Amino acid sequence: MHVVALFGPTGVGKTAVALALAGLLRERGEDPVAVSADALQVYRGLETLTGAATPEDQTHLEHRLLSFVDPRETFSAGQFAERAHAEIDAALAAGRRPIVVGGTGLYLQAALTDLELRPPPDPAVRELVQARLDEYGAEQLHAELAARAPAAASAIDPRDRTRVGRALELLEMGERPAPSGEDSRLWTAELRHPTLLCGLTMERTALYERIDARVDEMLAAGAAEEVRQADAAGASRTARAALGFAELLDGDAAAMKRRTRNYAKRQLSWLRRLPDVHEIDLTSQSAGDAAHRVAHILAARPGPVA
RNA sequence: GGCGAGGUAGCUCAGUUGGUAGAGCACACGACUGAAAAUCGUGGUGUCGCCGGUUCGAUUCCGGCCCUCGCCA
Repeated sequence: MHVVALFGPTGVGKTAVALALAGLLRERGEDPVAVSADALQVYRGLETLTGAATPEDQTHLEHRLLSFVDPRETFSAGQFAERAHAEIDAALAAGRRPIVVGGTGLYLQAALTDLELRPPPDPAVRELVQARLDEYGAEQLHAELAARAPAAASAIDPRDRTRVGRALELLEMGERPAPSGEDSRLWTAELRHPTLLCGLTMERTALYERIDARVDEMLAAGAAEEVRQADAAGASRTARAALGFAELLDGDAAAMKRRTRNYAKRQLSWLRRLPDVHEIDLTSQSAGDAAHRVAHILAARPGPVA
């Protein structure tokens, strides 16, 4: 049985398509289950801010990997990969159709492939490297990286704080930094299961309008209060990375909209590089139409039963 | 009506001792291996408000006009 993956930018209406698709699949006697591939919807208590499937949505389609992390905890792609693999494998083993729904490119990739990630960070080492980044800046540390691991350094921009820090952290842990440059063909690596990959898109102007409207809806639904509570409870660095977290603490909804639009654009970049993706444009097509389209493609290639 | 400040990129502004201009943001495109809603890269021709004068050359100096804001009438 194929895994179905629905990938698209925030605001395009992924959940609506997933729900409609689930209805169609049930008519064919299937038992679908959604597996979220989203880096922020994993947090409990930020459901409104992150636009997670609502309890009402979930009565129509079971969603896995939502709201299962305490917002005071940090979370990572590596942890996600394990959970996602377990969920997808369990669904297939039970004869259910997994619908991977997501917006986080790296998490989608982690869910569908074996990333062979480098070892997780040692908290003490990370703290040390972080302090040195603050003191000397990324470019200085990149120079050090270049001296110690030229190949890794050449694949990283000297101003890229996050990657310079991570590479140095791996060195300090006695590990080889990932030579990320030559591995960009990772998507050609085998998927863990036969997968129908659908990319949901929308004409840019329409998408941006939807995003602006959606942020207003989130505010009306209490997103600012959610953020205040998470802030007071001591949200982790990774939870605070949610779009709108800092902005809503500042009462700056316009900034949240702007950053969300920027993010949607990056997601579309990620979507375009996915191999063998079936693009479905939702600009002038309903979620129901799109779901029919997905179901149709799926029927054309039933694939081996898991 | 008088005085003052200002009119430069979609927005906020900088600048040009006269040689046709540049930042941030927006926007576009891209990268992405345990922080990824993160982090980062590349991309800037715009009647420099309008008309005229001086000049080899004016966005820059001079004059007039228009518009905006503030204060005073």
